[in-house]
Formats: sequence, structure tokens, C-alpha cells
Amino acid sequence: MAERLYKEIGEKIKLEILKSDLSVGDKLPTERVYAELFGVSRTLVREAFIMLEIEELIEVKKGSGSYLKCRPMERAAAPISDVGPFELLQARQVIESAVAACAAQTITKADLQKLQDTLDLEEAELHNVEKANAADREFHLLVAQATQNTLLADNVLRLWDMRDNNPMWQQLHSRIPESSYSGQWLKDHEKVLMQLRKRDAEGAREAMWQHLENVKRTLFELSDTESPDFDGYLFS
Amino acid sequence: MAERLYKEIGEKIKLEILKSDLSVGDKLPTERVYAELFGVSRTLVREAFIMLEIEELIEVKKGSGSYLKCRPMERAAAPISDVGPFELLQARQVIESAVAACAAQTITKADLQKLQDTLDLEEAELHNVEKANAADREFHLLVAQATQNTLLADNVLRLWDMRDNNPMWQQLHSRIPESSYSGQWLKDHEKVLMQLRKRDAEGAREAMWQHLENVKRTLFELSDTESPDFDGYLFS
DNA sequence: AAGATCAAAATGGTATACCAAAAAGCGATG
DNA sequence: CATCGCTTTTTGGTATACCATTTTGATCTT
Repeated sequence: MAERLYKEIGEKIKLEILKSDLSVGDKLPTERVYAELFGVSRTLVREAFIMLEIEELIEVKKGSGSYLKCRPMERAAAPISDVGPFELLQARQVIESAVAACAAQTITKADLQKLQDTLDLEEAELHNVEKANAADREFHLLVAQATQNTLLADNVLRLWDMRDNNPMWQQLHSRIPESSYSGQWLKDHEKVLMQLRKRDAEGAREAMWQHLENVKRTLFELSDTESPDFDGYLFS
Repeated sequence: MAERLYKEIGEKIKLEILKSDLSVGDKLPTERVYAELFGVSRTLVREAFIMLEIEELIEVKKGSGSYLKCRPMERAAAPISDVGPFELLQARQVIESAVAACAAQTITKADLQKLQDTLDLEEAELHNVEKANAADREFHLLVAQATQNTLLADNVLRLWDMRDNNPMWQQLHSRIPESSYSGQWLKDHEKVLMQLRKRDAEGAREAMWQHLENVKRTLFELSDTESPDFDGYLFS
């Protein structure tokens, strides 16, 4: 119970919302009501409301009240921390290869140019890990954006950031030999871009799949030879 | 300026963080400092801190202080509400077809049985919209779970719930003729299951793709004939 | 001089009081 | 009877005051 109290209150409110069958758009009880209901001050309820507002669950209107924006999903917001790097990579492989295939059919000349620029940057900054990694991210993001579909771009970005935030990954990442990063991965990216240029959906799918297959392999060899910390963590 | 003030303060704080070169892990100025700096009460700063905490930018420790968790990026937390139903369906089509192909190679007998049960249920409850819809959701979720990859299942579920929470969809959904729902979609589901049984990746991909293509078509005809509210909202 | 102990200061946590905008009630007026 | 406009009430917005925990550091002990 040493947790931040407003979160607790927020969860309680979510439950109350689920119990009382409110529909989207309905006005929910006022801050004061919840305050008395839970026996806490209005300040806390207010903080909880801010949390719900940021989660886009409710909308608060000054002088009027707070309104339900969408029903809380039972599925709690992504327990994303404890998935292994390989499960993550598999997900990326499945999704990004499909995304690449889709992008091949919708990509614009401007998008192609941006991709080329990013690859040039990646090549120029091969020895600067930070910048190379940033260019890597940019490449994958641009491919996703080439689908012209916000949600697909969102999902790809989401998976990437999940990788960056994963402590396990960071540990692995620091050990990736520069040679793999540059030599193989850059070539992979170039192959993907080539298929996109040809607007060959199957080719793009294959190229992206192979790229992530290579990443998986690099990581596997790494974790195999250098560190036994990842047992039971490696596969789906 | 009729906006919620805490958000404004939050953005100001982000800027201050960027100006003062703080590193990850460093201790931030206290709430009181920011309060005086901006000439507002600590309450507001506190609310802003809560916002930053939810965005996983900082970490607050009772009695000690607040600490920088990661540098403020562009990091847009997905304005997911205002995507049209068709953009959503396209995303599902791309992702779920790939997921189905993956599932075909990893699915277990138990998963196949669950899928069969769900389809039986769907058939039995054809005239109960609520239950049929629930069975529909269950089917797509089970396919995703058959990949044995939590993240893929998560993403599929996420997209589905996005659909359910979309007011535009709810409006459309209420108008879907029972015939389409049952006649076509159930058959689609059966085709997908058949391909999964054969463990035919390409077949499963095709079947799932076609299914969502059919859903798109149904929705398109619906929005075309009955309501002009969706102009400019239809495509990616 | 090194360590332990305890007091005081710093800092986030919570509650209360008052302010301002919006909505609701209500009466005068056409 | 409808409607305009004022007053009252409701409701979120902001500020202040006080509490609990953690940190800090000074003093005492060995």
C-alpha cells in the first residue's frame, strides 16, 4: 500500500464504472461523490480523474462534469516489461513483414526518397552506435508510415519502443558486434528498399522477414556464447 | 487558454528539463521550486508531475524527490480515438492475416478444439447479436493466441477493442444485417479454421485476408447506402 | 576518528477552503 | 405559452495548510 494512492483510487473508479452500467457519453458521478464514497479527499479523486483522462477513458468539462469517453477494457494496459527479446522479435517479424508487403503497394516517391536518405545516414554513421540505432528506428518507422495507415505505423513504433525499454535488450544490444550491425543489417535494409522500389509486395515481405531473421540469429549467437542469463527467456 | 492547466504546466516542465541538461536518473527540482518558478500553486505542479509520471518520463519517490526516468522525446502517446473504421479494418487485415499464417505453423490440437467450439457457439447464437459478437471476438483472439506469442495476441486484441470503443463503428455495427453477419462471416471463419487444420500458412493468410475483405465490403455498402456521415472517413 | 543515534529539515502526500465557469431553476415579459 | 434574462446551484479549478516519510547532518559515544 506504499503505492501512489491516486492510482488505487483510479482503479477503484474503473471498477465502479464497470459495475454501474454507464454508456459512452454518459455523465459520471462527480468528484465529490467519489470522494465521499471512498472516504478520501476530493484532491485524490481529482488526481485519479486526471489519470483516467490521460488514459482517454473520460473527458472532464469545467463547471459541467466528467463524461465517459470509452469503456474501460478489462485488458490492463500492456504488461510489456517481461516479454523476452525473442518473443518481441518474432512479433516484429510477423507484423513488419506484412506491413512491408502492404507498404510496397502504397508507398510514394517522397517516402522512397526519405528511406534512401535514412539509409545514407545509417551508412555514414556506422561507427556511431547511437546515431546508427536512431537511423535504424527511423527506417522501420518510415516503412510502416509508407502504408499510409496510422495504426500500422503506431503498432510498429510501439513494438520498437518496447524493445528499447526492455532491460534485457539493452544488455544484449551493448554486445552486438559492430560488424553485424553495419555489414549485415544495412545490406538487409537496402534489400527491403529495393523491393519497395519495385513495388513488389512478396519481395518486400520476404526481405523484411529475412532481415529480422538475421537479427534474431545475431542475438541468438550472442546470448548463446556470452551469457547464460537468458535461459527460458529466449523463445516465445 | 481554456485548456486544462496542468497540461500546460506539464509541457513547460518538459521544456525546462530539455533546457537544463539533466541526465536520466538525476533528481529534478522539487514541486515547490517549479511552483514558484511558474507562479502557480504546488497542486498544479503536482498534477503536472502525475501526468509526466504516467507518461513514464519521471518517477516520484515519497519523501525523497522526483527523478528523470527517460528523456522527453516526441513520444506521442497514440491519439487512437479518431481513426476511421476502414483504417482500422485495413490494419487488422494486414496484421491478422500475417498472424494467421504464423498460427498455422504453431497451433496445437487444443487450440484447434477451442476454435471449433467457438465456431459451434457462434453458429448456435447466430440470432443473438451480443453473443455472436462475443464469439466473433473470441475466434480472432484464439487465432492470435495460437501463435503462442503474447505480443501478437495483445496487438490483435488491442485492435479489436479499439473497434468496439469507436463510436463510428458502433453506429455502423447496429446496422449490419443479420444475414451478412451469420451467412458470410461464419463461413469465412470456417475457412480459416480449415486452413489452420491443414497447417497451411499461405492458405490461412489468404482466408483471413479474404474474411476481412468481406467485412470491409459489407461495411462499405452499408455506409454507402444508408448514411453519408462517413465521408472522408472511409479510407486510410 | 569512526560509528551510532536522534533531531531537524526537505519533500512528497493528503485534506480543506475558496474561486470561477457552466448549468439549472425560475420568474418576468412578450 | 414560449422565451429571454437573472439568480441560484452545481461542478470542476486553484490555492493554502498541514501530515508522513525520507533524507541529512550534527552530536554523542566508543
